Amino acid sequence: MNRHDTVQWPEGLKHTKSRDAVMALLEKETLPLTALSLFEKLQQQNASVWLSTVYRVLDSFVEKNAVQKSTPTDSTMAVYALNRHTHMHYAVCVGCHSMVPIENCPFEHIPAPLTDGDFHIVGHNLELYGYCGKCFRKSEKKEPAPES
Amino acid sequence: MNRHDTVQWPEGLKHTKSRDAVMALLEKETLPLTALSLFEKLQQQNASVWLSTVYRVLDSFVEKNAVQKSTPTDSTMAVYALNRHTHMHYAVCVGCHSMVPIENCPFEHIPAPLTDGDFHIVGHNLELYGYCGKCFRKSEKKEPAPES
DNA sequence: ATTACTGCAAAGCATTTGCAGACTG
DNA sequence: CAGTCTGCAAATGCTTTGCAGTAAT
Repeated sequence: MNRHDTVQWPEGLKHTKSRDAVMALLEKETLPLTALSLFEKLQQQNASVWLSTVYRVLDSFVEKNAVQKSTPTDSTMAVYALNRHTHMHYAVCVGCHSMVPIENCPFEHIPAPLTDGDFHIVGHNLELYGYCGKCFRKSEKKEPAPES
Repeated sequence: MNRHDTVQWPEGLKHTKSRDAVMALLEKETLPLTALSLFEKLQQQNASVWLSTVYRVLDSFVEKNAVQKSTPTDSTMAVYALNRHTHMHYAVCVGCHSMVPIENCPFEHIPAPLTDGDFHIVGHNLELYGYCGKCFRKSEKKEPAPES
């Protein structure tokens, strides 16, 4: 196992400077990142990787199911997170737009069914939304939180 | 209750031609629609509503939690569906991008917890993805489906 | 009458694409 | 060396915004 091998390098993808760098960043992060923030992190470490390349790299990972792409409800920017093959979800604060990892996911121990009717379910994306502690205390004074 | 009242017209929003028309379309549909497709449907029925207005109308509904906005993983276009306050989810086919309502949601009877740590959960967006029957049979011949 | 909403045009911005050169296996 | 990937530039297209006129309460 040479230095390039990661826990689960997507099969069939060549190692390149850009892909290795993006993968390394994703492995370090626990929260989903936008393509832009990945790009900025790369610049900070003086890796010359173009933004369009970041997108292409991420797309290739998504295609291999090594990365999960999702778009928070209140945003127009997609976020990407390493598919850790463990149950892990995030909640988005509708107040300050921060993302918070959810510890006790209510769905944790319920496996998705393999099929539903004629549809073969491969995976799921769950986005929880609500208020982080700070914003909740702020919003209590103005209006009641909407229902689910 | 006059003819304008719908089952749950978002409180505080005025009735207008555009809003009524968009709401009527959303009530008819069981699948989420893009702003563009709503716009096209409006044109077909000779309602002169601008695309930017459709966006504004949808945003106002989302803000009132009358409509749920989400962005399918494999798309860059947001889709909008009436928040029916019943448990209803959709699956996206990664093959042909079609959306299919899921009958037997594994999460159906599990209520989301009200809080998780210091985060106050208000609702959730679940996107299931996989293969519709047609695409599944097609993909079986090429490569094994990726794991969740 | 006052305030909120919409037509319309134009800008904004995340993402994609094309092509020639560079690099990986 | 063949095929894939990336630098770079430019386009694409979804979505937002500004403003003045219009409509709702």
